[in-house]
Amino acid sequence: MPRQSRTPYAILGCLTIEPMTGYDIKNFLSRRVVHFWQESYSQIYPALEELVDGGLIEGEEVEGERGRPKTLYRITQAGRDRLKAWLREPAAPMVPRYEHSLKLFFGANVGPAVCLEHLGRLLAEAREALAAFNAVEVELERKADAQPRSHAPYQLAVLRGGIRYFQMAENWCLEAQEQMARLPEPPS
Amino acid sequence: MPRQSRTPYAILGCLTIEPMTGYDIKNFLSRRVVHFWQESYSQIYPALEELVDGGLIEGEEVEGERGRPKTLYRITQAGRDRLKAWLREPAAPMVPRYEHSLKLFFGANVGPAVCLEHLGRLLAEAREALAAFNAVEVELERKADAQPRSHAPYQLAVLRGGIRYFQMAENWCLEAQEQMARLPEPPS
DNA sequence: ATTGCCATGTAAGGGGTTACATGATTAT
DNA sequence: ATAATCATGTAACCCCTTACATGGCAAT
Repeated sequence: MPRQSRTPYAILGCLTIEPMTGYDIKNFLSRRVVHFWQESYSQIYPALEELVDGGLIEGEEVEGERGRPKTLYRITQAGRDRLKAWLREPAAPMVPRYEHSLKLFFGANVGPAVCLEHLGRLLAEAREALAAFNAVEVELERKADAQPRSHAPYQLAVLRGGIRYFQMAENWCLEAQEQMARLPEPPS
Repeated sequence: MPRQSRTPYAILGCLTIEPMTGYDIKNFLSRRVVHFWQESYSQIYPALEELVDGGLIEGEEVEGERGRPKTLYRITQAGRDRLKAWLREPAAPMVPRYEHSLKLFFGANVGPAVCLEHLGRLLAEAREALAAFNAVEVELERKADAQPRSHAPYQLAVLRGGIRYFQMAENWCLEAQEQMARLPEPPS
């Protein structure tokens, strides 16, 4: 039996924040949660249907801002209970698949110049992520102080993990670049 | 078209270090590379067959230490060329799926006590990993200094990334635990 | 005009996980 | 005896990604 999909739980979680459309859910994950979780429409929409069938969420047809109808989903009590049960379980260990690391690990085959390029790309990504996160942090800190029972302090903790992660990545990239720069090119 | 499997490249990479059996490859990945790459036997053995068919590796029947025969695979020139081409390509961005983070992010639904448990498990994992990595680092540093053209300096760079990662994780866990400890329990 | 955002999906198909299977040897 | 290591696989099946499809509205 393959591992259970966690898409439904990600959706249930989002809907404890506020009612959302499928589009909203994707957007929320992409904007706030990108660095640790992603879903695509082709997972979200079928999952929404199944959650409705299971009575864990309910869909309501509403008018969008531009007259077009859309389906707003909200979580039911049964959905909350199911989510809570899952949240209490230990997280499944994640199977790591860092392609960057794999390529660097075998970098002796292609030499330091290629590795420096990889590190340059990683560095740029880390800095980009940091710029985005730092803006959100201030906002979440305010909310977390004002409403300690809200989602804010939990979101803040995770966001800080992301910030730490990319700070670490930035430092490591710089250090690894220095180290690589001192290595000899292999004979072509 | 789904993403191409990277299992064959992971295997090719291993075989640039030395000839290995399928079992050796799994072992090498589990011992040295666990923190950033994993493969299972059900991926390795079929992939080995395909790589042989493609002329990228060659299998040789040899006597194991205990008389039982085993197949030792070695990479061919064509295999090296293919690997190098892949190593030069930019790494595919990885789709993050940190279940731990997802559970903490929605932690408001279950309260700080549950989150503290999650963080405790994460912390223990990080410390365990660090203990294992620190032992390897010293050994790799020696090798990297002695043989700058070997795999050692590249492996060391990646290993240090792993060490940094788990140090960061350790610090973040402690910080997050402090923060969580100050939060009110939700009404049950 | 054209780009971008809102909004919701379906189809195809490989990738990867879990479970199952086997069996000899060595160490405790 | 029993557990651990060596050694090699197969079967089933879900998960997830990629590609495709549609169309209105707003802004430049």
